[in-house]
Amino acid sequence: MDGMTEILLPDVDAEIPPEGVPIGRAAEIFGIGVRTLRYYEDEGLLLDPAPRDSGHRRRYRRSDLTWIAGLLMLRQTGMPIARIRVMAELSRRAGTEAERLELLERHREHVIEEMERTRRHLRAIDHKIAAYREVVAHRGDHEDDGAG
Amino acid sequence: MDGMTEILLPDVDAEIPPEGVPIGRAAEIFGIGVRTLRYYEDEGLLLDPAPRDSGHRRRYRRSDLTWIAGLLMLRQTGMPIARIRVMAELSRRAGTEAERLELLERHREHVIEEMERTRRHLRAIDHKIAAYREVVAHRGDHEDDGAG
DNA sequence: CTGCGACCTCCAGTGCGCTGGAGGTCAAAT
DNA sequence: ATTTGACCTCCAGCGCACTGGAGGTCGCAG
Repeated sequence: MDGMTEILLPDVDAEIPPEGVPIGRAAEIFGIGVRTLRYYEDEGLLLDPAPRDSGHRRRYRRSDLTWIAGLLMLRQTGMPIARIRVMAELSRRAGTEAERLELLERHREHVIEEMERTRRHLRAIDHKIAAYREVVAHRGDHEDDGAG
Repeated sequence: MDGMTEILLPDVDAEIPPEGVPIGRAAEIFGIGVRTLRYYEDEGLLLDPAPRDSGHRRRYRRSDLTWIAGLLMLRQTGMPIARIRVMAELSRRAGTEAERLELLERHREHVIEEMERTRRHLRAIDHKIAAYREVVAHRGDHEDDGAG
């Protein structure tokens, strides 16, 4: 949601040793803050608290990162924390696949609706831009209405 | 941003008498709360405070509603209040068309980027859904990874 | 002429998603 | 041996966009 975040695990894959990466590196991979990662853990969005090394520092292994990539995808398509927590809770128990599926399908519908609305708005914005380009090119022909 | 809001002025057009509509009707037209409308006014997002009738109740005329439709479009595509305020301030002064245009163009780029990211995420979500449908259909074949 | 509902102002509170600061541990680098 | 920097926990604070409540006015219906 900040414009710079992209989720690409395959690319980064090789750089993840089997003993895992520290939180700073994980944050860097996802383009988010370390505090956000800890926050997600506190909020129960991970399947389990991230595993720790000798001096209880977090070490994220590939499976942890994969899960986080998934939750960020939900997050960045607008799913609220609370619902992601529900997803995590379901994912801890076997036999909840149908519920998880339904949650995802609902979310999918929501995202599509949002995207369609955005597309419509974008077209209107394009019209406004075109109108302004007119005005700016040979200035002072007509007045346009509506915000913008 | 609540899923139910749609902006359609043309449709509703006929029902707006020249003396304007009260805030409740305006809120209904846009599918937002009356408080939100007052809030936008307080925050300086309108060109001017909405004109009042005899007993200083707000009466929104067509031009007021058109502006609000525009600002809601910006809002619903994620433009923050502060930037919409800037747009409103510019729109009060003539000769600021170039700045308004630039603001809109920047916003357009931002919206497009967001939409492209969403589209990518959506595709991933679709894959997840497909995987879950498999599992749910003939249950217990394989485990999928990633949140969801 | 009394009630009712929609409206008014002013100011405080809420929900969400982080984000910051204090105070401390640990492992490697000088 | 000390310093540095990334990490830790705990708890408080922040920014944004509303949202709610108190206390009051207005105009019409009964």
